[in-house]
Amino acid sequence: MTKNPEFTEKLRSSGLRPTKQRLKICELLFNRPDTFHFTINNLAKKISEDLNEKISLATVYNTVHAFKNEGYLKEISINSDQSYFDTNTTNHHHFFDEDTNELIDCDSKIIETPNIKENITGKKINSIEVLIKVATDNQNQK
Amino acid sequence: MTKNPEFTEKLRSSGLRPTKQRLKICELLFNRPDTFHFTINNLAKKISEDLNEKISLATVYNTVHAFKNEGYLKEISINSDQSYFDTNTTNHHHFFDEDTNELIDCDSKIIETPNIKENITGKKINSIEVLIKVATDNQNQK
DNA sequence: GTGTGTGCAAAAGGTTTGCAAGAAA
DNA sequence: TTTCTTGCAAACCTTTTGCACACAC
Repeated sequence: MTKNPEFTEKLRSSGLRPTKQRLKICELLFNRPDTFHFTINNLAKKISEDLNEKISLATVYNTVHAFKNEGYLKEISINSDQSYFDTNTTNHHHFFDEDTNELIDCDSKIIETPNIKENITGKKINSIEVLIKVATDNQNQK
Repeated sequence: MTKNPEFTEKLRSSGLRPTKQRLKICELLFNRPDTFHFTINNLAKKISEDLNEKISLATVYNTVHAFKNEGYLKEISINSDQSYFDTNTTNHHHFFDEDTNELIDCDSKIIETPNIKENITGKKINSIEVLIKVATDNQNQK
């Protein structure tokens, strides 16, 4: 594993100490060309597989939430038992494959963020998310 | 509480025995002019408050899931620890008030279901949901 | 009577917390 | 040495399950 000084800086600038565990999680999450969608369990598994090493679940939760609070990760609303996170923090939408429980980024060419013609009085819009649930096309799908 | 024969029929036609508990939950959920949004806990609380009576949590879960499977309720995707249900089963979208954890129906005049220009190959779209998260307008909201 | 539904308590799964030991500053 | 972080286990909360008893038919 390459020691990436960029991540040390990134953490430091957020007031987070660049610990071994956080740096490893950074490598896994951000040192990749593509977007990464994951649940905490996915990530924990990936840590032990790819890194052949174990980081305590509590630390993984800690780190993911810290990253989310810093805006490095986006949490995705899925009707499920688990939280999903996305390394793509730009404004975009998702497909959710109900067969595989997989999240798939939706290109902005495929769907435009809908226009909200009227908001609730006194409130500010924090996010607009579109979730398209898909499944195999067997006639009797829910 | 009025004994509503409509609900007896509704249950029977779905192959569900019209038990006392199911009828009471029907009254609470469907015997009202407006849409009702709730979590299982909301509902359980409402049962003990409004009906001054207790239905076992397991039965509430059972019944709500049975109603959902019959298409009498819609489950809403919110990034949260709890499942939300909606007695409005038509195609519509929601505001979610992050201050109060409250779901609010979104009139179709306010937002149109976005157009999906391209779907995932081999998959069928089961639902398209737009969720607008709002909160009090204090500058530093998340 | 037969089969389904209910209620309780226990179990399960994801997430959070408390605290002692360890690492960073 | 002071403060933050980690790791473990226990706690927590929502949801599910197993099973005996009760109810609908």
